[in-house]
Amino acid sequence: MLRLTKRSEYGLMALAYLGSRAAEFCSVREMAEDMAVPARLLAEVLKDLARAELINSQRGPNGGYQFAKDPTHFTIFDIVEILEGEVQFTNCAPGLTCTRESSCTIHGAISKVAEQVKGVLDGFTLAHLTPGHPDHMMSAATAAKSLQV
Amino acid sequence: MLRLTKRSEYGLMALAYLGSRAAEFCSVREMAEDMAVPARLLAEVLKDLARAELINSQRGPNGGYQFAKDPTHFTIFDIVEILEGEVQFTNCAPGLTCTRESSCTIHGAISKVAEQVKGVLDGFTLAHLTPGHPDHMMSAATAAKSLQV
DNA sequence: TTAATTTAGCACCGACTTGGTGCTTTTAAA
DNA sequence: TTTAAAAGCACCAAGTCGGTGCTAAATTAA
Ligand code: SF4
Ligand code: SF4
Repeated sequence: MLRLTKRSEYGLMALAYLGSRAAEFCSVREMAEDMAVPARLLAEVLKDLARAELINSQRGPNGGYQFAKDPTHFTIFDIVEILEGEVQFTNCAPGLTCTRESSCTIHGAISKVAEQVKGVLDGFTLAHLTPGHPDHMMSAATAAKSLQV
Repeated sequence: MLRLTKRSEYGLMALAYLGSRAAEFCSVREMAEDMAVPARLLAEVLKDLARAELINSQRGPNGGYQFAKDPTHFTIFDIVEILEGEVQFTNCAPGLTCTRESSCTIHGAISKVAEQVKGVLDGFTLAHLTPGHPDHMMSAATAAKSLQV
């Protein structure tokens, strides 16, 4: 539980993939094959990322997707929001769903938690995911870039 | 998305409630009424917390639930794990579901994120949620208007 | 022009999860 | 014995998630 969706996972993988390929246009078919993920679903995800203008799309033969100018400063938080909708740790945030916010004794702490979780997601950028980039984090043992919370 | 479930939310609220009531046994009906949450569901949650021995249960008239000795050092992470099952930020953790962990370029960063998110949840204890406790975190909105019992 | 390749849009489905309820049994106090 | 309460367990409706089908539009190559 408290799991990232496949959409986010595939999206992050795709962005890392495109980042390491720099300028070229890559088709969904090519990417899906290399990444070993379902092509149709990856396509949906890439459409969303293109709509959000993180990547450029090009139709027709030799078309595909390409990194936009420099999206490496986008954070994991941004990607998750684009692909899963607004990140709401509880139902109290926009005051809509919860009717007992005024008397809730845990609201204070909970919103602190939510804030920090968002902080974590915002502390990682695409640069951290992109192989070849100086900030890339390879498997388990990597210099800990601690967050500031 | 990336939302806490109601089970966790109700569980945390219930624990905060019990914490501020110290020694007494409180029945589900009483708690549900004061907290304005569905009684039957709250009951299910409390059962789980009792099974995990964070709270004591007592059947029969004047029975109910009560804080166990001193669970204030339990963290939000613990509660969420009890009520939602193991917290898995992605599917790679126990090596079961994911078949491409070896070639995954984002695995390093993603597991760092997961680790830090868990760290956040582990950084808050029941003490932070319990009104009256010196470590309690009040929200601006709730300052004076805590539920009276 | 025509055909092929590729993204865009959008609806849809099956499986699982979540929030919530019903009902019966057990425990314990009055 | 009656009554208040938790324990256990099954069940349901609605939503989410992973994934697919299908058609249309754009671009390139012949
Ligand atoms: S944490 Fe409190 S204020 Fe927020 S949704 Fe839950 S009950 Fe409402
Ligand atoms: S992050 Fe990589 S290793 Fe982990 S589940 Fe996703 S693809 Fe597998």
